[in-house]
Order: sequence, then C-alpha cells, then structure tokens
Amino acid sequence: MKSIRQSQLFTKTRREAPKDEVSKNAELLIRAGFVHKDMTGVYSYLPLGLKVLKKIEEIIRKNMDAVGGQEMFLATLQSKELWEKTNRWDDKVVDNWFKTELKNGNELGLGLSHEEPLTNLMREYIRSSKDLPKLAYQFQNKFRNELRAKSGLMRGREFLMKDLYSFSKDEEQHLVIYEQVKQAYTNIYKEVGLGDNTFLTFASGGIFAPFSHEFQTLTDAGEDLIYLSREKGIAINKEVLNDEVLKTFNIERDELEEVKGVEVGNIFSLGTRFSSALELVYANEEGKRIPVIMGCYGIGLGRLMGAIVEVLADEKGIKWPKNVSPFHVHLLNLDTKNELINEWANNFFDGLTQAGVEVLYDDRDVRPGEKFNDADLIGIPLQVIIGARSFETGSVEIKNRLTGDSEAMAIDKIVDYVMNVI
RNA sequence: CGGAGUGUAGUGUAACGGCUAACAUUCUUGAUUUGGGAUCAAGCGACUCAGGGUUCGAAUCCCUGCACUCCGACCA
Repeated sequence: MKSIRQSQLFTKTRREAPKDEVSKNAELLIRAGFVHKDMTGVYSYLPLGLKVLKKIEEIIRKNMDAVGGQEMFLATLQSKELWEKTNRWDDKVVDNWFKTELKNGNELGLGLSHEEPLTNLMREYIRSSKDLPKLAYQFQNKFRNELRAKSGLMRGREFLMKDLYSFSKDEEQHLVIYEQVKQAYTNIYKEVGLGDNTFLTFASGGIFAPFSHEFQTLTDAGEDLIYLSREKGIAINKEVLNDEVLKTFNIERDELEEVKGVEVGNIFSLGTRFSSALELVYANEEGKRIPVIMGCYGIGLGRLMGAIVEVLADEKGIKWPKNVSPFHVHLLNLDTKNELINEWANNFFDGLTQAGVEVLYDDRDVRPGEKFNDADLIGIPLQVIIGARSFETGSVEIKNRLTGDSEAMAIDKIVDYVMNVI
C-alpha cells in the first residue's frame, strides 16, 4: 500500500472521541482511524497506524544496522527453566508475567523480555573472544501483565518493542558499544521528529552501573518526573535524584527544572547478570572461562508513536513529522463530481504515485469541509488541494499541516516540489 | 493491588421507580448543494454490560460478577 484512495480505506474518522479514552494520543489515534482498542492496554493497528509503525520501525532498523546490529526474531513462548536459572520466574520477583501452560501441565511464560532465551541461544555461537563483540536485535511483541495499563498507547499489556542486546568480551569493549548505541538512539529520536523534546536522562542503573540511560520525551502525558538543565544538557530521573548524585554532576538542585517525561527508550549495562547465570562464557587466551559482558537497549514503538502524537498534536488533530507520516501527501479533490477536475486529479494522483510519492487521495464524494477536517485530523504534513478554483487559476493549493502555511503553486511544478520536500 | 467513578443504537448524550427508551451524529434512500463536518424529507438501528433481588411496575433502587476510566502503589 504505497498510495491509496481514501474511498477504499476501510477505516473512517470519527467526530467524537470514545468515552473510554481520556489520553490525547488514544483519542486522536482512534478518532483518526489509526488504532483500535481491543481492551485495556491492548490496541490493534489499522492500516494508517501500521504505516506509521512501519516507518518508525524502519528508522530504528536502519540505526541498529548502522552500529552492527543483526536482526533476528525470537520466540514468544518462554521456558520456565531458563528463567528459574536467573531467578526471574517467581511472581514475587517479577510480578507482571503472563503465564500459561502446556496440555501436559508444564508452565510457560509469554515473553516480557528476552535476555534469558537470547543469552541461552548465544551459548551455541559465542565460544571465543574472537566471536565478540556481537549485537543482536529484534522487533517483537512483549507481554506484561501490568497492574494498571493506562494512557492509551503509553503503557500497554501487549506492545511492540525493539530490543537490542550486546555481547562483549570486556568492559572496555562494552563501553564502546554502549556509546555507539546511545548515539544511535539520539539519531532515532531526531529522525522521528522528537529530537527537540527528547533528553538523555540518568536513571537507576541496576547492579552493574551507577546509572542507566533513559531517553525521556517531555510531555505532560508522561509518567516520569525529570529534573532538567537545558543549559548544561543534564537530565536526571527523580528516582535517582539525591545530594550525592547532584554532587556527581556538579549541579545545584535549583538549576534544575522539574518536568514530566515519557520514557521512550532505555539503555542498560547488564554486566554478567545473565551470562553468569546461564553460563554464556568464552575462553580467553589462557583458556579460562570468562562470562560475557552484556547490555540491553529497548524502544517501545507504540509508546514512541503515542509520544509523537502527544507532543505535536494541536486542537485540530495529529501532526506527523514527515519521516513517520503514513503518507507523504494528502491529496484532496474537492470536486469529484466535476469530470474535468476529477480526471485532472486522478492523473495527478497517478503521476505522484509513479514518481514514488506515497499519497492518500481523498476521492470521496463528501463536502470540502469534511475533507479539510479529516485531513487535519489525520495529520499528513503536506496537503495538496485541487478544486474548481485550481481549474480557473491553473494552480493547486499546497498546505503544510505542521506550520499551517499554504501557497498556490502551478500544477506542473507540484511533483518536483513534493519530491524535494519529502 | 488499595481508592473513586462510569456502563443506555456504530459514536456521543438524555430519560422523576410509571406511555412504544428520547436527541444529535453516523448509516440507507431521495432532493438540493460543493473551498472548512451545509439544508430538507423519509427510513434503518438499543429487549439499557451479565446474573440475581426489591416492587403492581426497574435503564433508574439493592447485591454479585465483568468491562472501562481516573488517582495511588507497582513498573524486569
């Protein structure tokens, strides 16, 4: 589905938000027909929503590949034995498992994370320091039995996540990779259009590092409290803020503003927490068995999509940054009944599509006002408007949904113009 | 998991314990209209979340369950 006629799209927009949603991201994504709520914390992606999700996925994939990540796809069903070895099977330790069982009564888990199976799998392939470092990642649904799912796409029970894992021979090698991934993450948020609102944030680091790094996008819809100095470029999650930490960063409490953020990514040093427990080891020069140093790096795609909506939407609807917009252009034909204009618009649609532009073509037989409102709600950044007026002047209107600017442009210049800005 | 609240056509709302559950929108048909959800006409569409109870009579009161929202706790 590169381009599509809106009359063929099975989804429809809604005038009103569903009463069972309060969060802005869910209201708008449902009204505009991007997602469907199946139950609390569980959303299905409709054609428009999937287009956005795939764009986000591709941006992440590109950046993961760039740091040497190798994509794979792990199983969802998880073996209890593996998780018992790392002491994470017991509900008292990890309380958000979805567990099920085989017909024979043996327990299984639905993957809430994939450290265990991947670490176990890597035992077959990592034997020597020459096999290191390695980076493996996947896009997969995670299942977490949250006590309280909420905020639309922001915290679900089933959600698509990119998880990357790094395997290094020592701390030095690990830190190089960690920094590279950190940079890749920064690129990702910039590319999806959240660069200005997303800050690298120090958060609790677990056992093996004083801090982990979160990427926090500032929005009131966020769950986390962040202490931020825009000047010094320092952001600290409230969960780790204390006098000692302030001293570490050489900063005073009153230099920091308190803001709300949503965690759109988290990168962790895992040390040998999993490699020791599951015996993922390699032989060093002396033939000694050394546990592999690991890191894990996650991004929730649905949450990222929700964050984009939260941050950028206005009272009319969604505003997609061009890199994640479901289509490049929303073509509005205001006079579908007028044969000449209709033919013109149809040709124009074909021309754009053949030039490689992804077009949502509103060819529906509805009034102009409805088309304008729907286009603003759906939020494709570039609207191209054709109507009787264009026929008289030989020009069409190009409107930028993000800035609200609009200009008339000669029709034979449009394709070039569009190719230039997308 | 603790607390608060809400369940009524596809959607959003209304209805004192009492007529055939109403209105808007969507949808269907027709007319008119076409640069910001226009107008008119005629229709379709709900045994009021489920199960019990109180009552001559329950969408309305009570109980249980389920679902959903919010606050809190939790968040490998």
